[in-house]
Amino acid sequence: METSPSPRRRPNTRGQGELLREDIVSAAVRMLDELADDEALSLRAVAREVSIAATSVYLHFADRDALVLAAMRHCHEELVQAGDDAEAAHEGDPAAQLLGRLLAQLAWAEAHPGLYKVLHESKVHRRLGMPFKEVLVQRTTAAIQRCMDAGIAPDDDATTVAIDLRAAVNGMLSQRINEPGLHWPHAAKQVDRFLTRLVGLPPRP
Amino acid sequence: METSPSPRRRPNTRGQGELLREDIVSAAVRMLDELADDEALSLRAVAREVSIAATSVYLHFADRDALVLAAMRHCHEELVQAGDDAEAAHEGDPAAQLLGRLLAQLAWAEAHPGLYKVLHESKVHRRLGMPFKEVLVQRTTAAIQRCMDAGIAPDDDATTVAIDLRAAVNGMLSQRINEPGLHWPHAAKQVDRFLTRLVGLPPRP
DNA sequence: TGTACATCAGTGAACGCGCGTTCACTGATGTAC
DNA sequence: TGTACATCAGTGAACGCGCGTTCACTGATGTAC
Repeated sequence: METSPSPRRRPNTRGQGELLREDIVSAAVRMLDELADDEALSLRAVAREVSIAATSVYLHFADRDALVLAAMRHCHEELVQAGDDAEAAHEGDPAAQLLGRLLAQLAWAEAHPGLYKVLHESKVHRRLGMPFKEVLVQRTTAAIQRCMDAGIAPDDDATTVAIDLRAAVNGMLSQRINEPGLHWPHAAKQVDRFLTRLVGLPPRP
Repeated sequence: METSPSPRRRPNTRGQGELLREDIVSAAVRMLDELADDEALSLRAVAREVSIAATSVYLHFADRDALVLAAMRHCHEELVQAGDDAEAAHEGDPAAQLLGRLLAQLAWAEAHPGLYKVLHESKVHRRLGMPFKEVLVQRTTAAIQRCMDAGIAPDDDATTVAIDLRAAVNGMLSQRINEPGLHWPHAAKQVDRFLTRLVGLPPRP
């Protein structure tokens, strides 16, 4: 860590106080990605990163937990958006949409392994709850349901299939992130196997 | 936390110094299960739990990391043993052995969710490495290979199938542990689906 | 147009805490002569 | 049998650190009259 002299950021002009909030959240997000652990994020370190007094964080967040939650909400929105964009690119092809959604999430997770860990493996769930994450589950279930409705996947309980698929995909990401030293099979192919075997999509060429 | 007056344990008799080591490890294991996070385990808290001076931990461990590793090694051995015992109970039936091994690990994880997290999701891997964990992977792969050799599962690359299966099972455990609030499908049935769909075992009645 | 006042966007010092680790030590038990 | 000494199993005080949070404050900018 550099022990920079911290050149003190100058106050925002009147009415622009909310800009600091965004800077704090994005610093927190950046640091959480490096730390890969919500409990390791210190409010004082975030303040240092933004070059403000530690107390200034309290202008926008009630406490450390509120800051962590704001950061997680931000990440979740990014992750949902990435999936939605991928789906939009394959309008009318439910199988490609489901695959696209998964690959988008996979790419996001590989780009932000630390954030993925905090989002899925941290104790934020138990301490604070993250009900907004529900959306991600719903989107995946809906994508699977569309495959079934289109007759591309065998009819089944989409919710259960979604849970199984998410378990497998989360598990594969978790392993890659937590034990980066080992060598893992090609990610896209592994996702293909899961789609074929767990959802019942036809094998891709 | 109780702020007990800590009645100070009296020294072991001569030659029995190693007994303290075991007490320290088992206290660490207990606390790690509750904390579900290796970084949250403090050497001083462990000492308090065992009713010794903090400095006495250094009689047996070079530093905090060495203690954490010893605790993890202990857990891993328990987990392997649970799997081996389950297999031994189904000699001659490779499918039952594989299923038994998975269910044993599942039971262990549900009994010790915090330890499971530290073992699979903590940064101990990256900070210290846990090469001994290799054994667990090998055992699962071997169990799958036996199913293929016996013609119960379609011939395939056992290593890849093992990785997929482990991803799915780890993922399902991870979800249950990290988001205990949600309701998950029946665990044994979910394992059955994974065995049928990912390994290719015949569906069980 | 001038001025008192309110508001906004922050700051700085201080609090009490628990942490890992180092250091020199203590007191009981065994052992050599 | 007595005694000096070595060893074992631990202890207690102290170090410097970073943490979350509270408190009273400051200085610039706008606004009412």
